[in-house]
Amino acid sequence: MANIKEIARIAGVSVTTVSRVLNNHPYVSKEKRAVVLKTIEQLNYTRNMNAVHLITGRTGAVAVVLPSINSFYFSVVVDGLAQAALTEQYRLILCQTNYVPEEELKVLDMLRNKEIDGVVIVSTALKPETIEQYITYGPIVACQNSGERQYSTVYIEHYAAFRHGLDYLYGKGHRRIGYCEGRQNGSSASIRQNAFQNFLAEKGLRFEKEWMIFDCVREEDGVEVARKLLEMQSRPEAMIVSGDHVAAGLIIEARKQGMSIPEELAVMGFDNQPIGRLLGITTIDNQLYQMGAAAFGIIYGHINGSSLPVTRKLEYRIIERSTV
Amino acid sequence: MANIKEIARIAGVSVTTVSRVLNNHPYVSKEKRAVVLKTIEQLNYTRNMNAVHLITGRTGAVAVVLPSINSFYFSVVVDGLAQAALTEQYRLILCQTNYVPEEELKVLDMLRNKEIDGVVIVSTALKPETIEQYITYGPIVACQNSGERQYSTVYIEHYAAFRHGLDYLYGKGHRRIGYCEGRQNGSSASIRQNAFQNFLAEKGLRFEKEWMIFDCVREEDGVEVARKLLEMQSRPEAMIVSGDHVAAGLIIEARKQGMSIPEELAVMGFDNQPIGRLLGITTIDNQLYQMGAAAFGIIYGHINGSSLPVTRKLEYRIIERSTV
DNA sequence: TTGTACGCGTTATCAA
DNA sequence: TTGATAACGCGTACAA
Repeated sequence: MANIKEIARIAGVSVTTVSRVLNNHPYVSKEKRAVVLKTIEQLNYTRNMNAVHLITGRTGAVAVVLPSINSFYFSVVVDGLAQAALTEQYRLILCQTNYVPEEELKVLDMLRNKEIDGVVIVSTALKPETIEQYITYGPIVACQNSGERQYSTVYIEHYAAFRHGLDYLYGKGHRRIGYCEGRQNGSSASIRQNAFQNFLAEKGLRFEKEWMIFDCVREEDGVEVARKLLEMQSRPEAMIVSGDHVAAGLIIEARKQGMSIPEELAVMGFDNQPIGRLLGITTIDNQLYQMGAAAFGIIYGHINGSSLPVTRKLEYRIIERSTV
Repeated sequence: MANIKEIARIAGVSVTTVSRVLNNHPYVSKEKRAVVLKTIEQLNYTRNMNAVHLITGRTGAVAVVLPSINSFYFSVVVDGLAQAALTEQYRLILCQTNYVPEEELKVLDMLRNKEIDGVVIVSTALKPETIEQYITYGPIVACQNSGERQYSTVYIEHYAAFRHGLDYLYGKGHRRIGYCEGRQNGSSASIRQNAFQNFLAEKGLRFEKEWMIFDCVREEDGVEVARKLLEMQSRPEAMIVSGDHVAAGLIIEARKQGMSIPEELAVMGFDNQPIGRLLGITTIDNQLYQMGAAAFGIIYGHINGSSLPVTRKLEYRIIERSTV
């Protein structure tokens, strides 16, 4: 493959001039620019970007850390990231880590290696302190609220959103309320548990351990929840379910078993998924696409000089449909 | 940041020795290796990978071209790609192009630029001839069957799979069969239309244009199909629907309108999606995860020397549930 | 087993 | 407006 030196030689100019043409610098005469462009065309030349990356210290790429792309939640966030990256001509390196800390650290090491200009952590098994150690190597944005940190965050207010849902159910007259959580050791799980218990305390409602169900990740887990509920001596009359897809499993199985929804059991989902639209599930929209887009915007800002950590809270809103 | 030269100086060895240690080459004495490693540790040194990429001519990255990650189909394929890439320590650059040809060409240009070692095209708006022009710059794998090409392909036999579904419905006694297609100008649309018409001809069935419905992409499009069917004078008794999520829309709306499934209308989906499991939709599993994994395997093979184009057909199978 | 010196392809610097 | 040359940081042929 031809290189810049050869172009310069054949065009009869210096490599500097060729470089200037390539980078649209001023101070190149029309004539020389034309000759250089013609030569580039003739030799079918393109830059070796690795050399550019080496000398400039930039790569035009950002890494995204997430456990698995194959879920509604993450694919929407990445969609937002990808669209924003596309408009800024940036590359997105997808790092599916399955929550393996070693793999996540490898991604952060890419920052040290200069392979990427920044890292967006959508979800992680790493502790904030660990992440914080890497900010000297480049910008990091996390999609989780982890208190006051040296790196930027863009996040959903899980506490407030969940509490909002609980209050909504309460406002509808429900007093026997339970909920389904995703991964029990997920970062937002304890926040929601907190919100739940504070809610019960404030309203003077009794805490039923049985009505708090963990590790509901897939549709089938929702089905399982429906069966559990049916077997309970004392049943909740309303459930908040993390993820409309899990809520869908719950609703479909509950109805199959003859339960009427929302009369016998009100169900409120999360995420505003297509399946929720289809089944008319009342849900809390938490702006996942915007989260991705915002995360990219912030990291892009950092790459281009703004150094102060940003903390961005996202809006949420209840979408009223027919399961509450 | 420290570089290899400084490590060499401080450790009292040559840069070659440091490089050998970094790359786990033999012919380094235990003592020197120890000193080098200690120095690396002390100075908190890591390689600048851009320099490595420049000198080796390799980047350890592969680009993935697809229109949008936010769909079941693509996120499963990418999941397969990502898992395979992870085990081989390869990076995946996600190029969401929205089917914009210019963006797709930019990705192929990354191959010329030496930014990546290969390209996996999951879905594209480009013509095979256009893609073929880029094979001189590096390995390309496409997830579409485009006849005899100079690049590798891994694909689902759309014709056979669709025909299999039609025959299955025929075997169940259905004679009035229609189908829903995704994007009408998608690459597989014409293949399926072909299969459909050949099927009708062979079985001596009449072709009803109304029973062939295009551009069914989202759940809501399935809902729309249900309404259309109900308004028809002459209605099909069985439908094959591209994508279980669209089938779900169709089924839910049809039942809402009082139609009984499968008695009045048999529905067969595609893709074996979670929503299909949930609703008990009979479907054709087309091994999307395996497609991604296989695509990575092939491109990885090409990167490591195997130059002959590979053509891999994927299996498919009907999963019998309760909507046929 | 070790080290010297060159090359990878580009941009930055500085002088003209 | 142009160009010579240094610099980016690393791997590796070749010599020792």
